[in-house]
Amino acid sequence: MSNVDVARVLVDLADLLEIQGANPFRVRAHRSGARTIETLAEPIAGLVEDPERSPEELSGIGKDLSEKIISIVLTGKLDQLDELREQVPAGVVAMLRIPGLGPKKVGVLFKDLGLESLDALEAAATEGAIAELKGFGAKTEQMILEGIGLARHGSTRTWLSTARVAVDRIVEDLSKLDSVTRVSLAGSSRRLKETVGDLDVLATVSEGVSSSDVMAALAGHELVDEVLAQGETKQRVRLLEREGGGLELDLRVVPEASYGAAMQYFTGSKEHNIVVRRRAQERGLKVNEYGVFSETDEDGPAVAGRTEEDVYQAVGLPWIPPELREDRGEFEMAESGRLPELVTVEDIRGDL
DNA sequence: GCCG
DNA sequence: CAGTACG
DNA sequence: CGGCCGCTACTG
Repeated sequence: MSNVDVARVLVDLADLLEIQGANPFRVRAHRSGARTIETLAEPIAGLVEDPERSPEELSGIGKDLSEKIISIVLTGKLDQLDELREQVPAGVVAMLRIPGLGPKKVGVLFKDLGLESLDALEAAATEGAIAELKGFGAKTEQMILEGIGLARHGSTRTWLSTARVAVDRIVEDLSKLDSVTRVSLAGSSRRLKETVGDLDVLATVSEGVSSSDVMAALAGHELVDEVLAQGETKQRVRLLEREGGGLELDLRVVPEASYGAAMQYFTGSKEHNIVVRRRAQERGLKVNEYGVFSETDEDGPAVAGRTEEDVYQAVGLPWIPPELREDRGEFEMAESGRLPELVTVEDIRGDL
């Protein structure tokens, strides 16, 4: 059992617990434990077999998860997972991959309508049976029909090189608008992950300028297929099929003064952001995508947020390069002033 | 679920 | 408002 | 025991 295998069991368990309506924090604890195992620098099996040690020494893994991990390593399985699998069919778990369907709704579809597969779900949606459920409507039903292909397809990540072709054009075109002051790439594409799940673009407008111009421009962009959601500050669109297979793009529009905070937030990763926000709490501060605020004077002016350096400084850190923002040790490195110097394009002298 |  | 989504 | 990221944003 490799670390990845053990992590996989915990993730599967988390999915099933979630559909069953378990405490969200309990679900998160399993996911977090899985992540810890997956990113561990040594084989978890060694830790289990060494009588002097135990998975419990890992932060975020307590007595319960430790016992589960030991069982997985020693027997290759987990009884609790097998039991849950009998109660919740695989098809129901697959429904979670449909955008817009979360554990609560999937639970209702399974328990109230008895749907156990994507095929059954599609049939029910086609007949209009979904729209009659409470909490569901015609729009949800439509969403399901459109997303069911994605769920059947499985993973939908796109190579960064493919995604960049489309997003670079969009960034460039939006930059030309008079109403925006800057347009930047954020999210996993800014962190230079090899593949991206979607694209994130941040635009800033001058104080008091409406976001509607930028959003209208994106909606009408030649690479955009349809607008999936749109509000005052956020818009989600689907790109045309040929540009990386129906990639989705999130546009976020914030005032200029929030640029740094918004970039920090929108660049992620999620795990990294949670640590940043927790550090803020420890210092009597609150961080959100609009700035860093004093906890005691929430309505007061932001203490930081114009630049990313601002934000990191407010939580006692130097600026951390996007490529490292994964909560995989960068905080310890930053804290001790030992952030590595990253390789840049200029370092490359040739190509074999 | 884990942590303080 | 609850659910879902975003990093 | 209580708290666990966000004065998140958008939809129905």
